[in-house]
Amino acid sequence: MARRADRSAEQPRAPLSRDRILRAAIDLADREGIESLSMRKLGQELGVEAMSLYNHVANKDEILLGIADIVGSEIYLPSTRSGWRTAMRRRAISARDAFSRHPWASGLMEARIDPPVPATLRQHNAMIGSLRAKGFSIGAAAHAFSVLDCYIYGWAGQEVTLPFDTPDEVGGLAEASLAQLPRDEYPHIVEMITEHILKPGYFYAAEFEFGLDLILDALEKLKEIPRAAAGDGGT
Amino acid sequence: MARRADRSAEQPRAPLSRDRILRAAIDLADREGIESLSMRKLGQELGVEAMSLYNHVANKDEILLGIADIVGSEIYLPSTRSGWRTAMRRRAISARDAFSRHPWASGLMEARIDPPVPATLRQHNAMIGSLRAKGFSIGAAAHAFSVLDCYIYGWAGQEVTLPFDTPDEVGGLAEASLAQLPRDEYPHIVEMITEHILKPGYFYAAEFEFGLDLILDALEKLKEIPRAAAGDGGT
DNA sequence: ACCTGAACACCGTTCAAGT
DNA sequence: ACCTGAACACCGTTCAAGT
Repeated sequence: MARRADRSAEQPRAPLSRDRILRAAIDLADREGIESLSMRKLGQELGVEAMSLYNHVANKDEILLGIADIVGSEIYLPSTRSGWRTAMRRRAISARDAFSRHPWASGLMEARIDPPVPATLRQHNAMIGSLRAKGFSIGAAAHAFSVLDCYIYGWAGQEVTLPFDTPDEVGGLAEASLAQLPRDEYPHIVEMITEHILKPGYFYAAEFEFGLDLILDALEKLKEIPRAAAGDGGT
Repeated sequence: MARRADRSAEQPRAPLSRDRILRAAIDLADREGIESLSMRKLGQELGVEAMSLYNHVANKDEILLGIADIVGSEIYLPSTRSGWRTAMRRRAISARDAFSRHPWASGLMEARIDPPVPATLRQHNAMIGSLRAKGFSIGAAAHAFSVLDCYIYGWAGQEVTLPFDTPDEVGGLAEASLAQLPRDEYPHIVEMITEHILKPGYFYAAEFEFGLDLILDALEKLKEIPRAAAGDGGT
């Protein structure tokens, strides 16, 4: 049906489908932010009235859950074939990357539990599986799981507010906020920006892996601690 | 003016003010969630039309910034009079408590930078000040700051989704999600719930302090590392 | 089977009008 | 100086009507 050259973006040929709706929703959220993702705008994006969407999707919530699941599925799933440390490290960096491509996704994934996001369940299951297979007690695995996910989601939350990709942009934002800051009220923030963040050797992106390795080092020791001492609930 | 006994909740006597509006907004957000905080409902809460609010506040954004700042001011401000570790620990636990009283606040505080929340600036300034005063290099202070805040905000983000106060409620939620879970698809999650979370000795609340102490232990060593090795940017 | 127009109950915000 | 009604441009969602 009409695979002509003059087909413009406003005239979608493919029939509407759940899948096309979710892809368009991700595009829209990436481009204009999650708060701009409305049923009406999404319909417009697909060359259709908002009400047509309800033929393929129960409601907006199903769309949010769907796009959270798609992004969640982009994250590396920890495997028992590698050591726990490399598995945890790869997953953490993969998650950081996914949330950096889709800054709205971390909020959606962590907030949603009533129907939980399937990708999140797979992630959690694989994490615990990897840790258990490599000798972590059940309590130590719970600790490791909790610390790592708080760190990863916490980072993703901060990064939403820092929308830059290159070191240059970090410097630009730092200079801008420095200019607005009441300098005598926050002397230590001023020092941090001028004496550290604006220095040539600083890379914001490296901060994530530094903290990650710091936590992984600490978990290394946790693994060797016997059940009770790791706070398993055995008194 | 009419300080009578029959004064009902629907008839506020005190004149409208920025302060009264912010207090009412916090109450409403605590009671019904931040997504229910609308200008119209807030006006209703104060016995006034929504449009009256604009006489005391520029727009809804100023309200969000205002209530984020009030909650942020409830958090213990790190002092240089105690050691860095106790200062960081007290602040972290105080922040956890504040975000647990006001689950909507962490999202507001971490998301807002265009006008930054003053309380957040004070917190960051005091954190860096405490670390610097106790011998952390500027780079080590940046690392410590980043890891701690990611962990704290990450925890707060997870806790939004887990609205319970007592160990009993944790168990209840765990049982409920276990019942809904496709058990053979997520065997390790099932094990975690049945063999750990539902066991008598488990306390969810203790998990936060465990991860916090694990990070603080790691930071202890970071302090002793010389400039370059701590990733300060000096090659 | 899929799409749509009109409608409903909500939003934030502006502005002229009231006191 | 403060409050309000009406209005505007938006939301998500339902439902009867169209093809």
